[in-house]
Amino acid sequence: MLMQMKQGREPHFRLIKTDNNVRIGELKTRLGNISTPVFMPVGTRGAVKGLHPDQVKATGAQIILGNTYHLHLQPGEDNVRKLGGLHNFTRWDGPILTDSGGFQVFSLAHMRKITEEGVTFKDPRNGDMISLTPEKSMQIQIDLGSDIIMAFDDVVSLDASGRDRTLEALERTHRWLERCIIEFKRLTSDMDESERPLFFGIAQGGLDKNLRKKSLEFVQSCDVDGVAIGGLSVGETRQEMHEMLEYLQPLYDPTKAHYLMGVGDPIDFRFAIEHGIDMMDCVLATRNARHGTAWLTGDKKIHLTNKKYADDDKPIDPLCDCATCQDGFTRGFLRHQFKIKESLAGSLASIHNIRYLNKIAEDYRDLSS
RNA sequence: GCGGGUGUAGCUCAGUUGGUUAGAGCGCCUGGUUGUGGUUCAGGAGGUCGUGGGUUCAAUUCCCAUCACUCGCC
Repeated sequence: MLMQMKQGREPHFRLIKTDNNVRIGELKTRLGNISTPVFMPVGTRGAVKGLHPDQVKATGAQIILGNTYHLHLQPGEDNVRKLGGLHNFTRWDGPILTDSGGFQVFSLAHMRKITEEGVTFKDPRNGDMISLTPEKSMQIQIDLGSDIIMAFDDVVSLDASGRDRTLEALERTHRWLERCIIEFKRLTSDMDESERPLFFGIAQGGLDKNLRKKSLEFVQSCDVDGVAIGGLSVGETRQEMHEMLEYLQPLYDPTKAHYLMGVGDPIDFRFAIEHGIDMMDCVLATRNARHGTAWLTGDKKIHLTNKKYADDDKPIDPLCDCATCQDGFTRGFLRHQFKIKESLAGSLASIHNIRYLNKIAEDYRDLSS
């Protein structure tokens, strides 16, 4: 036991079965076990937009995301902690994974400056200079009460403008990972193994296969509970992303959870699961839903705002078992609510889209029985 | 009854000192969105410039009449 503690953590991921390259497993967190493959709805500011936690749970969701960047800026981790931590604050009693803020600094913050120490950027609300470092990100996520803490990484755009910074960002991400681990261990040193949150490292490398391999191997050699693939779905083509997932599939450490960050179009979701990915999150389900786009059996999509649905008395998807479809809300009603900008429309469509992805994940998990 | 004002896209209005395919916002139609800048982004359709005359090479613009709406006064 002592030896094991010295060498590294107890494995928190249990692989139950493999079917071709689909992995059916279980991730053990301090708030219960998560069956994988799993889709994780995004609740950036502490709530899946427009939904009561009971509604999120009813879609089959086992875990949701929160965000270090957003919650740090508003209302601040001290405020959250005073109100009992993220779970008590948000009334979501299942596991919560927090993103580290690395991606948000990359995608949202203007006027950012990246140095070896960390990142400084302006608070978009009031122009205050904010700084985020690997250590600071760990502290915030611990203060929030996250159950799965993500490493603070340096993300690079994969459109034409950003590809020449890939190597620099990768090496910095690795150095930051080591700092994250030291700080994470310091902050959790007094916690019992069953009480401590999990920690995931993030592999980068852009579209360079050698760098990707190197990064994955480095992250997997570190003391992490799971390995995440970052830096995809950030401007590259679908084919480029799929090629990379194909390439990475045999390289993962099978004893750890594999998390593909930010991917969740149904087609990509299936592709990733069939290439060894266990966990995914994506804003598409809820963002599309709020804008009136819903997924249908067969991975098709419909725009509920289209005129042709005005007198359509069918549910979004007649084959769907989500609460929205089962409770008889028609396309015609949803179109009307979208047209008058009633937020109920986005909520009902979000329930449907989240359920759509959860159902896909469930179908893969059923391969185990 | 007298006097003033306004009639331009479905709506609210710009504009043209007379000159190619008359604009905006909203609405409407269609599409985008992949570790969420919640009211988003992009594209598109849509107008006999109230109606009828006149002047002019040319009128949505100037003139006359007329209709509608509106304000004020007897």
